[in-house]
Amino acid sequence: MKDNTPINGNDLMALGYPQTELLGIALKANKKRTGLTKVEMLAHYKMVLDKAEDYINHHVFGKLAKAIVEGVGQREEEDVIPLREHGVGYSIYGSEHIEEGAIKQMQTAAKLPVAVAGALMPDAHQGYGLPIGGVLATENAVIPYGVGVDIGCRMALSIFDIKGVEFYGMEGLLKEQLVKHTKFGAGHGFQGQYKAQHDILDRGEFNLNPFIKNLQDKAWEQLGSSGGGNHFVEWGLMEFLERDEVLNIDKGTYLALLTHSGSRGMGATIAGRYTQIAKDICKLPYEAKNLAYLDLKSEAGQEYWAMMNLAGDYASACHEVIHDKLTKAIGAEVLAKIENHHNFAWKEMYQGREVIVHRKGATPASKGVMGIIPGSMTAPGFLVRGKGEEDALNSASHGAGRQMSRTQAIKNLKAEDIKAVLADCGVQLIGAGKDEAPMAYKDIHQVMAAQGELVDVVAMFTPKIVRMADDGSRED
DNA sequence: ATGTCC
Repeated sequence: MKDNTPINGNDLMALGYPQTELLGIALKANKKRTGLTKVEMLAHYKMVLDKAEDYINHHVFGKLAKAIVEGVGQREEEDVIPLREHGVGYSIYGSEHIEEGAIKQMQTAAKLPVAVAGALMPDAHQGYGLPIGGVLATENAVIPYGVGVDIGCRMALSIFDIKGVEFYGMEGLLKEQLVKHTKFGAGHGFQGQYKAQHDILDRGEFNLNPFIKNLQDKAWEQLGSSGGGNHFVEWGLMEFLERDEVLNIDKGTYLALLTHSGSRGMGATIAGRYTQIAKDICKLPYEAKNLAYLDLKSEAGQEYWAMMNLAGDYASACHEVIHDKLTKAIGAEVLAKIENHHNFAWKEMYQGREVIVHRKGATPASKGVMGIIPGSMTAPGFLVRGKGEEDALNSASHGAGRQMSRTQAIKNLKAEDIKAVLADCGVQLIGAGKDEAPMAYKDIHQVMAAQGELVDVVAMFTPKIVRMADDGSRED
């Protein structure tokens, strides 16, 4: 009988494997396991630890054995920057909605020697380094994975001078133009005459070094594209229950365009390079290694800061291109435009001193600052105004947050059930995988209720025509 | 999130 009983980190630690990167290498050996039971595997693991030399050429354990012989994961104590015994304080909003893994990651982040304060938003879930929905203020240090892989991932909303009732006569045009002017999928961009122009491509930061210079062409190609995963471009109806003086918009329902995407391949490449540089310089204990940080005064820190800002502005430019194309295509006037990053780091004041506030999947919500918190492809999104809650480091959630992991959703959800929900909500969907189904997300109303102290709702957005990247299995 | 491990 084939025994597929999984082996996890705890099993290996019980055998004496240290909680260092050696544990990760050891777990990889389990992926090559063929026809061996868990008991047999564990017996091998024990012997590899005791006599690694004998396993150097083994087809399953060779890599692990080599790592042990080379002393990987037995780093000299003095190389490692210790975490503080007691972390700085952090507030949690809607803890009943938050998975334990995210809270553990926040606890680790709070123990960083550079940590000043933190906060966890109600849509938080486990990420790489800092949890998604995590906010962390640090002193003179930037954590590339505290910003995230998709630097400058953001929302942009255009509200048009078109009344909601007119939407139903425009559906054909809206859908056609949405398909015509947007581009989705990993690696995808525009070619030839379809490439967009924007001042961002002339920015001096592209001349900082050869690394960033090499990303300029890709940035041009992908300018105005949306990428994959949970990114979208959608038409919907924006409902103001009362007149908003600041926006100068009367009570009523308006056609609106909402977009969610980031800095595409360019930002991901910057994030990857600078987190690696940070890890080489800033060696932290195993559980904190993805929180490696750069001193802002160091050369690498200044390079990252400049490139992060460039990637943020590039992400903004991508939204601008999409909104400009579609606004022109439908010949509408824009009454108001609102936008915000939700994966970024800012220099802000906290209790009288300057700190670096990392928001990784969190909406800036300083007093009076507007932001957009999307729901799902069928659930409403909200235009909000920050209340400036210092305990939340002036932040709010960046969405509903997942209720099902991507794999769970793909495995358990049925295409006809998703279709039924879309039909019920009157939403037309172009693209998207099952992992983006409405049921894969938490109830946005509960998430909003959990952050009533952080933001006021200004208006509500109801999605009507949604485009996302095609399902991975259907991708060309 | 990203052409999914340089």
